[in-house]
Amino acid sequence: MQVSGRGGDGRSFTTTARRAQIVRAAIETIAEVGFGRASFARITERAGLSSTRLISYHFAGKDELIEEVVREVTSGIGGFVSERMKDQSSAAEALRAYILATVEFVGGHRTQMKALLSIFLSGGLHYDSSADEPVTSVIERILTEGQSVGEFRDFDPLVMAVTIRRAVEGLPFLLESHPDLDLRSYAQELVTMFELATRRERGEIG
Amino acid sequence: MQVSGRGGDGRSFTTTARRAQIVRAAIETIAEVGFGRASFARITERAGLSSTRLISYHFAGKDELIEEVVREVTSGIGGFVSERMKDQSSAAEALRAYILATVEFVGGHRTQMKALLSIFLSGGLHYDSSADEPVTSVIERILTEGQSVGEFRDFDPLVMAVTIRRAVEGLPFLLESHPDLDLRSYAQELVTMFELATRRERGEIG
Amino acid sequence: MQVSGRGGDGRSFTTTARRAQIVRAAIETIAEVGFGRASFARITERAGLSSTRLISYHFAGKDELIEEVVREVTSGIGGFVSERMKDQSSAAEALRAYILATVEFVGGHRTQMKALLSIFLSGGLHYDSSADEPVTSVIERILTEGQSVGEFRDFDPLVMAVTIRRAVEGLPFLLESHPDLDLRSYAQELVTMFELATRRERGEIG
Amino acid sequence: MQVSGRGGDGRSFTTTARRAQIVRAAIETIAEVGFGRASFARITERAGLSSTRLISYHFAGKDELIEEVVREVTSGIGGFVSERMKDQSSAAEALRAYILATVEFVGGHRTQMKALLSIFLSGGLHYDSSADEPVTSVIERILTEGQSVGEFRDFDPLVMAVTIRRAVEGLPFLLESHPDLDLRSYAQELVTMFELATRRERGEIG
DNA sequence: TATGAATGAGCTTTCATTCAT
DNA sequence: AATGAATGAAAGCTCATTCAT
Repeated sequence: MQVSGRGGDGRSFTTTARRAQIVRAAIETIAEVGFGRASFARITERAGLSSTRLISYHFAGKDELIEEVVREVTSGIGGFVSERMKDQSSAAEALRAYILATVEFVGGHRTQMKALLSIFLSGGLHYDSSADEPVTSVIERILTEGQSVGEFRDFDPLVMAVTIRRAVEGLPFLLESHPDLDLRSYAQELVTMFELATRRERGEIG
Repeated sequence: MQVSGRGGDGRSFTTTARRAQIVRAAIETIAEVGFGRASFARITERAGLSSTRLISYHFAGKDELIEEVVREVTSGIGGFVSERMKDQSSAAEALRAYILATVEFVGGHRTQMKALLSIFLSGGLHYDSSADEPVTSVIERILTEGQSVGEFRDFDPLVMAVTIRRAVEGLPFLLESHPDLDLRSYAQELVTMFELATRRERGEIG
Repeated sequence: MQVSGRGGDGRSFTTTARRAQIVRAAIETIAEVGFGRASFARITERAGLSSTRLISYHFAGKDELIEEVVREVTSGIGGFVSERMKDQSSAAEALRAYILATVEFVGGHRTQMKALLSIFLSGGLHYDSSADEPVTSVIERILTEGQSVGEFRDFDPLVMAVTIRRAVEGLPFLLESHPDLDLRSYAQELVTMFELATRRERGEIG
Repeated sequence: MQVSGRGGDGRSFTTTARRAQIVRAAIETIAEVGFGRASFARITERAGLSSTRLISYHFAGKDELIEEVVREVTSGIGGFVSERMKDQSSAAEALRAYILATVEFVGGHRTQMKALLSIFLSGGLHYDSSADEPVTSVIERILTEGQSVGEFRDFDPLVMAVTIRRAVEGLPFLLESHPDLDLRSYAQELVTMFELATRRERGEIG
């Protein structure tokens, strides 16, 4: 029997904590200086580690670290948003919940979101879309369903989904140039905007 | 007296051509491998130059080269779009013209747009917003004007402008995952979407 | 009193087995990737150990591990060959037995021999000749004796011994480029070759 | 027109000289500490360069440097030996010339030969045999020809060729343990040895 | 106008080893 | 007997830039 405890992934608590610490420092560093300048040295410095060697010890390579960063952030937002979307009684309400939840999360996790965007847009992850598509797909599914039950007008779900996603995820950059932006009203603006853009028009034949 | 001629900026034609060649190669390189991996070496290789020395010779540093890239792309799109927007008789038509023109330009200059986005979102340019804001401001001005003359409903012009801009400029990445996307219908989708999102609602008091 | 048993060297059976396992993995690794690339990490991987720490635990350092590898291989071949050489009634027969036995052993232990050669020729062992000379000396002694009793012609025993040894030990590399080589006929070729090269010539005065 | 002169390979004289200097230092370093420990740092130190960067500048990578080292040494010995072998009137004389010439060259270029052997036996070169085989082939061809004209007895040319080659090329290591070895007599021993081993036996039917 | 040559700083990764259970 | 965690040093390589024509 082992002295130190293990989690379900076979990692010791110490290792898990260390990895989390490094991932956290990596996220902050990437958000601050950009993916391209986020070296092991800078991450080490921010995390207060003894040497970059510690990162190499806990992660197979830079790729694994970055993947972990992406996983951390996406799972965070994914869990939060999907929790808010369940139990919605209509597509319109689901869409509204999606927008409100995402803006809330993004607003509360600006650093994480900046890091995520920096990684994707720097080509830091071998963009296989496998990590990107699922999110868009969720919105697409709502939109398609809303159309089939007559809630939404006839539009291209892909285009609408991508537009919504962009509006919501670009928030960290907007906050950069407008730090005083009121998140609540920002979210409400988006909700209204996309309700108008998606709803079946009056007089339209469902 | 110099043998070779000079342009208005005091540069010889040879120098101007060389700079243009390098800028072009830089754009292609950034679009392909991302800003973070677009080193002088890779740009040199693509441009077929003898050594990276030539870049250092013609540009004060990497910053100047990147600024030139940004200037090149933004002036291109700016000229094209503003040409299409003048002589529009209403804010709604101006917005429509903006969207159609931008999508058309972006669709025809995917490489340039990808490069531009990669630069901005990698923090490659010391984001002073000075190069970013103007574009958004143009849209904002149209939106504000549309509101003041009663064409548009009451929304936050900044939020709307940013959303429009994102929808339109993210196109190169969407094309990456959906190469068969029909640009014409994509533009039309956006036009409809934002017409619905901006127009004064029936029964609303102007 | 200890629960686990001890061998004559004061090591427990478990330790002995572990050391043997590590030595085996080291031999295979060296043979495959060459001495220069045979790191603790690679040996660990091949042995299926939990970490490189286990090697450090069982061996004082890399040097001790390599010495053990050399000892393992040389004692193996030494025992096999000397067993075959005893009870030979003449120097010529002893030489013949040496060649046949060595080729047989080398052919059956290609991995071990490749590892051994890689170590020696990479300067992996602080070449004090102490491990090298004995083998050559055995051959030299046979040759000298053969000369003194008139079986062999007059040649330099050192040169002949070195040549024989090289012919026989380079076999693993030859097998690499000629995997179909027939070992029996290879050995016979060498036997004939060195019989002709060593025997007293007809008409020569003994 | 260029100011600095060029050789036929398109390299400037300065570059050619630098590359040669680095190759020379690499050879010496490898011979002294072994391929596995011959780092850029050590080569730099021996060559008296300002930094390891200079090696990276002149060679695409370590592989290219090593290839150059191998090329340098093999072309040296190849040219010397083939010069000595031409105009030999019989296979026996050609073989004799080969042995004498090779021993002479090896004896006079011990450092180079040690380096070469260390590289090959460390697996430093992706052993495609393409650099190895040609040399052996030359000997094989002589042997085969000697057999076909009845000079040599019936043996396996491959086995004989490999044995000869090993005897001759292992010399640097023998010199290590026996620095006083007389090269002339060493060469003569080999010549005699392989004459006896190859010649058609008296009474044998040609 | 262009170039060859050189360079210091920084990068990620691998090395054998050690500390503390 | 074994292990988890950590580590300093060194590795090869790439970066933008500079010196000197």
